[in-house]
Amino acid sequence: MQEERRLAVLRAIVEDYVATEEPVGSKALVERHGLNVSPATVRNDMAALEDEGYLAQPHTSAGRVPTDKGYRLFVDRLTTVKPMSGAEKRAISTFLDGAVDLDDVVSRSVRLLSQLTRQVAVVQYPTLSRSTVRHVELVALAPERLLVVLILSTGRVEQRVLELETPLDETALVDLRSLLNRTATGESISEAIIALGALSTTHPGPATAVADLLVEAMSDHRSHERLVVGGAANLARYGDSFDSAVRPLLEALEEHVVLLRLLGEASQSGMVTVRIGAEGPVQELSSTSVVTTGYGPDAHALATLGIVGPTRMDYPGTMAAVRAVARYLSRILDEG
Amino acid sequence: MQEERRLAVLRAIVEDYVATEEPVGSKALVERHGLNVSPATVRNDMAALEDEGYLAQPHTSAGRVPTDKGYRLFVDRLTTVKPMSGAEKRAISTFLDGAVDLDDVVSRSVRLLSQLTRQVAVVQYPTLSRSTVRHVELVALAPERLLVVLILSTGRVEQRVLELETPLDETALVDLRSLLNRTATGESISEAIIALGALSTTHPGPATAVADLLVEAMSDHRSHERLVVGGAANLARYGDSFDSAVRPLLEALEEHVVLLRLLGEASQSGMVTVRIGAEGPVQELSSTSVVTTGYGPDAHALATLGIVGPTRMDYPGTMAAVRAVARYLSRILDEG
DNA sequence: ACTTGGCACTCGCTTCGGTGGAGTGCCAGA
DNA sequence: TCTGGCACTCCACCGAAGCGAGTGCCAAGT
Repeated sequence: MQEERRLAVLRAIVEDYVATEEPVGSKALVERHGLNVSPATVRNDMAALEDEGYLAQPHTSAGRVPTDKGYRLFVDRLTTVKPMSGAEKRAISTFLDGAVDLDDVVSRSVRLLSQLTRQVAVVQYPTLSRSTVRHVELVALAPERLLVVLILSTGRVEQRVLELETPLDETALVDLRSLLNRTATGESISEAIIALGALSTTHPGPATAVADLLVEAMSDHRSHERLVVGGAANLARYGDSFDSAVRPLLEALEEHVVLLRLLGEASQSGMVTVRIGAEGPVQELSSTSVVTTGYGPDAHALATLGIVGPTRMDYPGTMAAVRAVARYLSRILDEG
Repeated sequence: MQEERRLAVLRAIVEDYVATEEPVGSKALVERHGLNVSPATVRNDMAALEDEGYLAQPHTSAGRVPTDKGYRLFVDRLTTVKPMSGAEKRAISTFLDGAVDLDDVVSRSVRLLSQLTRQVAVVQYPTLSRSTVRHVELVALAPERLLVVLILSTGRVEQRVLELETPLDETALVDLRSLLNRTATGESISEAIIALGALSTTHPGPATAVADLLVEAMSDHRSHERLVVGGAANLARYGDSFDSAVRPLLEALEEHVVLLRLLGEASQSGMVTVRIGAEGPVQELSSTSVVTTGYGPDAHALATLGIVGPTRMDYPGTMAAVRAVARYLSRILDEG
């Protein structure tokens, strides 16, 4: 069937272009890939693919280059997920198993991912919303200054300092601590927010102040989710198209709000999402693609992780790496 | 005196080169600056300065460019520290006064500094060594799992989880907490390390385990000092000399160990240190300069902050900005 | 002892025309 | 529907030429 061969041609063009970074012509194509047809035939197919918007010519009489639409078709229909090699798998697990705490796990993941893909990696800290409250601790820094420490099941610790209007003696502190823990410990974040909010009517005074602070800390940090970025040195490989591509990307990498929008909602754990060029939400980044996936201890995604790179990238390899890292990361969080 | 004019010529060349990024010639020099001499005179001076190693020619019959040695002389003898304008001062203080906690203060400082200098900014978290132990808190996560929280006077909180060999009941926990606080609270980090170490002989069992963990946390995090980097987007302005300059810099920015070496020891608070080109400890960064200063609540520097940029930079402006930010930051830490 | 104007010279940067070659589109034949 | 052939297009590369900014040096002036 011709349709089938056309797709093969598209796939070959994408692969060659990604490898060589140069527009690919009909002759080189039939040589490098085992297409059993003549260059002329390929030319016809290429013309057709161009009409349909999958390819583009930089100039008349130059080779063809995939368009965003072409890449899209490629990842949707032409990509066979290639599993990581045994050696790679082993490398991943030994690299990640050495981690000592949550921060370490995340920072190792970022480094690993950026090295595997040779791309800029982004890992979001596990979201709070799915986690539960493990403990609330109060420490009197001074008679009227209270340190409030919130410990969550993911191992995250949030801390705030509260200025009290009236001093709190030791027994009152013990009572308050116990009240708060009875109210919040073991509850999910959202339940805890509700339960703590209710305290303001039943227990006026300092309890309300502390509860409000805890609520604020929980809701605040749900949106202010933390990210870690790594592998920016890989941007140096862009070489050409510099001010147009790298600068906005570097800016986006520092604006965590933008990055969060870029990562998008965590897709289901296990599914890898690819957003190509202008499909993304950030205009300036129309020549970059984003490959993400959700990860987390259970089937529901806790957070997102992924990479950002040029639209011209090795999608199969990148997708495999992203998926593999997410998988190992999930497993480690599960054990921890 | 000719000597005096020569320095004026050097200063003029540095200023022009920084502004234009192009080798500067004799004619343009006398025009732009009010030197009351002829181009020929300037040429003689330039030749002399070149003999002494302060200037260099990219090619025969091109303008002159300052060498590292030239910049050094410029910074040491020709820079008049220009104070920030009133508007700038106000901008700095309003920007930093909005901070809510230590993390926020640091991240705002980084952003501010990178915007003021249009350079990559690096801010080190206040070092632990000068801080004292404010409180040690123990939380039983499970009968045999203990969360150890260490609260320091700077507001930093370190947390570790300890697996116990034998379960610890509630009263033992209370005793242990009180013992540890009697031992460590109020002491400086180094004193606390000694005092806690002594516990292992007087109080065997769980107390020793916890004390060891605390000691480890303290010494560990003294070297593993945290850094925040910002303004990497400014690297996009490098334009030329890309792979040679930006790539190693991006790499260094992710290797916090390298960055710490780059910042060097905190100089005395108030003194701005400038390291030009190859004077720095990192070979790959021989075409970048580092401008740093110490900051901290008292006269002794607590930590270092600064910027990294091309040797061709506006030293007076950069130094003024670094100093101003350090100063405001110190004041804020003092109040907090 | 410096400074200055003049002058010849150097050399990088730009422009321009020419050429080679990869690649295309199309057509006629299998 | 595929293939070989052919004319055409146009980018990338090359070398020559001209321009111009800048230099070094020298002889004269202050």
